[in-house]
Amino acid sequence: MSDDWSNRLGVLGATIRRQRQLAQMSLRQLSELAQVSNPYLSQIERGLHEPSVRVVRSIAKALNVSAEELLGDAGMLDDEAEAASAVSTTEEAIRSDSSLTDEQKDSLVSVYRAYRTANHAN
Amino acid sequence: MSDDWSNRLGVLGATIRRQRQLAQMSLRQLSELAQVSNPYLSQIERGLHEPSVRVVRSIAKALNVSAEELLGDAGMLDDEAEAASAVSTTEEAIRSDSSLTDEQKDSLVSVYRAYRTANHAN
DNA sequence: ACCGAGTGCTTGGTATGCCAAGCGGGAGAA
DNA sequence: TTCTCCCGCTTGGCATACCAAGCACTCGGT
Repeated sequence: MSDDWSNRLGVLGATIRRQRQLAQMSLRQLSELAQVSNPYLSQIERGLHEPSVRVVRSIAKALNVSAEELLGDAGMLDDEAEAASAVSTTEEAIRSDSSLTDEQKDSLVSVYRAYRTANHAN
Repeated sequence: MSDDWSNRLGVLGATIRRQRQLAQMSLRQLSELAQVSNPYLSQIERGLHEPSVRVVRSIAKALNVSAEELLGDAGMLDDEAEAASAVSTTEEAIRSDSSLTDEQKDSLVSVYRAYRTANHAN
């Protein structure tokens, strides 16, 4: 059985190919737009290579979707169950808050996590 | 100015290192937990290599954060200068976080506001 | 018929991700 | 002091990401 990761690679590739066809683009057109060689794009779409984040990002941009969507669809960002969505949501809000310094962010997040684990423990 | 991408690599590495130290882990401990060799983790933290998404994911898991957060922090997911507005987004996130008690929410928000006014007064 | 232009895929090479082994230094114990 | 253990970092090599060039096919046009 194909290991879990190959599956996700396949899904990622299929997603990209679907999006490309949805945008009525040829493989070569997209490859040029995304500044990726067409052979490599072909291999990515067939799931036989794992593209780097930079490449995924570039492809996503060319397809007018977010890299987060591509990777998320393929289940490459969130992990199984665990790690409730609430965690990243509020932590991310803190981290992307431009009105705080890095140290303050650390502090807030640290306290936040302490609360959570304390709650989870009782 | 150094290539835009190297910057993000640096941020990613710094973020990982910060999170690791926040979790009071040595580089070797994290490397074993994340199933990544310690030399490579070292290089990643110093921003001189771009890790694959599989590795980022693995590290994220070991740090109890989402891969989305790590990549997002480094600006590797979103493209346009999202700016995020963030103004009261953080408070909203805290208040709607089901994993916190009301008292904890009050406490966090209170600290958060203190930080903001302190910064604004500089 | 032959063509030219488009499609996706294969092939070889170079660059980079990633690891096992080893290095030098700092801190505590005998 | 030396011994031992842990720290982070460097090195050399194998595995994989990525590209330039070329292959095989289809479809309209002449």
